[in-house]
Amino acid sequence: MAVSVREVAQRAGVSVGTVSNVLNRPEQVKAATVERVREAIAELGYVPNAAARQLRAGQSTTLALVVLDVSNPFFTDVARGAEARAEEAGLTVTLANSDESSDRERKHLEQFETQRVAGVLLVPTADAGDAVARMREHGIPVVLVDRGTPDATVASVAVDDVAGGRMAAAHLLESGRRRLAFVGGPRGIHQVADRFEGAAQAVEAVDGASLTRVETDALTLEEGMRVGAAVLKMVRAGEVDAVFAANDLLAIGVQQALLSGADPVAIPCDVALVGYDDISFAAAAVVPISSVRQPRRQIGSTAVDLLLAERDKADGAAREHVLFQPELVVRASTRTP
Amino acid sequence: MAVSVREVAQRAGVSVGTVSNVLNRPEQVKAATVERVREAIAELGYVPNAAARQLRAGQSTTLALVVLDVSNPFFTDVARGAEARAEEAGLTVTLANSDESSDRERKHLEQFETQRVAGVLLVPTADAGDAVARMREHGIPVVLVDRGTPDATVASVAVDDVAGGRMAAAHLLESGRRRLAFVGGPRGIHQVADRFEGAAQAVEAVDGASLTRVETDALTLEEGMRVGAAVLKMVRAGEVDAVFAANDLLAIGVQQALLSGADPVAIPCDVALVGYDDISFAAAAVVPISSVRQPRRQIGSTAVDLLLAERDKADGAAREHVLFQPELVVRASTRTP
DNA sequence: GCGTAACCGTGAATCGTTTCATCATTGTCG
DNA sequence: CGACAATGATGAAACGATTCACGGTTACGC
Repeated sequence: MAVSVREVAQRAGVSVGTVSNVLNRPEQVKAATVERVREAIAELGYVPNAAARQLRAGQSTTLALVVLDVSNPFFTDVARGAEARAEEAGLTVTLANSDESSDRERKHLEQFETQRVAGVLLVPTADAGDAVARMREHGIPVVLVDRGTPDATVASVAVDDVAGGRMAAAHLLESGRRRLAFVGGPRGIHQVADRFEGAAQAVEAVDGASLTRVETDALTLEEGMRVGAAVLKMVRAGEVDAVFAANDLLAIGVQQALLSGADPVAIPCDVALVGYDDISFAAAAVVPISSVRQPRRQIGSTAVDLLLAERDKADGAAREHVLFQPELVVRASTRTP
Repeated sequence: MAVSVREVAQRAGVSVGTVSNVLNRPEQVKAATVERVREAIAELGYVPNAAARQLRAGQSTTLALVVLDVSNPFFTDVARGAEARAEEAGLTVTLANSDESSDRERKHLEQFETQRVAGVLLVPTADAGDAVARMREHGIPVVLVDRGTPDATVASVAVDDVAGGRMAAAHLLESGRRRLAFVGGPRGIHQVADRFEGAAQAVEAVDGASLTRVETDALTLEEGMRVGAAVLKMVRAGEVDAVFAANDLLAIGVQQALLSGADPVAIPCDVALVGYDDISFAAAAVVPISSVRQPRRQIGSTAVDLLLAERDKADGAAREHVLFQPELVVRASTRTP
């Protein structure tokens, strides 16, 4: 069934070693021989067996990227950045989805460990510590993505979410808003916690400004629409004049809830709205949503860079921590009327 | 560095064969021995080497799913359905993205072939024929997804896109519209062609109804917004009173273009709008968009089922072709005022 | 014509796991 | 007590590619 080097060698009248050489260092083989072997390969439809190759090599040329949610455009963009950079280095990226469950995350990591992947790019769930330590012990390089740790033993690339939160809130405060609401959750997710923290800092610095917290169960469009109803009431009651959502999916959901009722409130007149991530849907919303932009593809490509650096690093050596600064993109949803 | 069965065997004072038996058929090994081996495994932190295992087994327990666009929620949902079903069968799914390029598609397929994957679920690009034939020749089962072929040699699971297109257009016609526009492209994509075909059939059946075609370069939000400007002019000019978009991303983009100008037209009063796929963003749009729903997860799970069936099928045996019927979900964007 | 170096090819060993024929041990029964 | 099963454990072969020390040719200069 399967064609192996042996058959190719026989057909071309050379040894298996030579076939391997043709495949891997053709410059060391006489042109005529290369030709003959190539022909045999084509005639037999030979396809190298990656498992055998990898067994010999000791590790694969695959990188794993584990994200919290494949449906979130933010992560697919990070993945694209990683893929592009990995391809340049001759590596392949496989994408896995933890769905924010540390259980699924652990399963994927174990799976990847058996595959002896060249490294793991991990957007960690709340309690990924043990799993990461284990990887490291077994000699698999790990880079944490979208999570800045002060931990010197693991490299990381992230965006300063506290700064991002501060930025978003400050922007709302500067345009005269005082009664802010933060929409996001669950609290366990550090991105959410950091963005809230930043917003809180900005609010504290301004006299008479307040920050109400509206909790969600997930960072999805649906959750945004659900809590949007509550936000709508608060706006009507005059308790809130600006909303900062922990990500764009939530922001879009909240906007729908605010606009789609029989008697909608006006954005930005009655209430301003800021999101986070700057996914393409944000710019395309009815009232285009101001958002905090993260260099998504760059996050992915940098993560791969760190991973490559990791490979030739002594065990005790300090790890690099790259922290990108986010950028506020102002759109109609916060433009002062 | 790497711990192998050999070391585990030595530590536990048994042979390598026994370690393997503990791993794969523990019921054939005395309880006390199992215990001892398990301890050794834990102490040494042994992790089986998937490459070696696979080399021996001859093929992997991984399924490949190649989609046209990972960022499209439709495909991520199909993927989830496939993953769930595959997990039940003890298989893993890896996701790859062709970005509608048959070149990237080919590369991925070659890659998967070297990996000797257990099978490939393929959402094919326009000219995937050769690549598929090649896979089949090499004994790798293939199931085409989202593409109904009359081809008896390849199994497929798809949704009746012609019926879906007919359904969408008929719905618009029934609610009194006569000047329809079809937004979609490029023509090469068969889903687009089929949906248009269905719409054309419905329009032909009604006296005085017309169908204008508005071409796009891709099925994305951005393209929708771009051509939306043209659609807006046509609506203003009274040339169009209903739009059928080839997918929801386009529909959402078109809606933004129609609503966000200084002097927006009214949906559904001035123009009705139908999309395709029923992604969650469709229901969450400002004016919730009517859409043709496909059983996404079921498509994925059925594809896996067909693949499993494929494995124990004679080469000449006929392949199954599952064709799901889509379902129209009516929302505000087409409700008669 | 000979020595040498450069160039090509060879083939056996190796990677880690599974499988399977075979051996060893224990227990059972007549 | 001996024959026979049943049960556990063994160890060598095999999977397919790569590597590397080594052997055979060729070409060249003297």
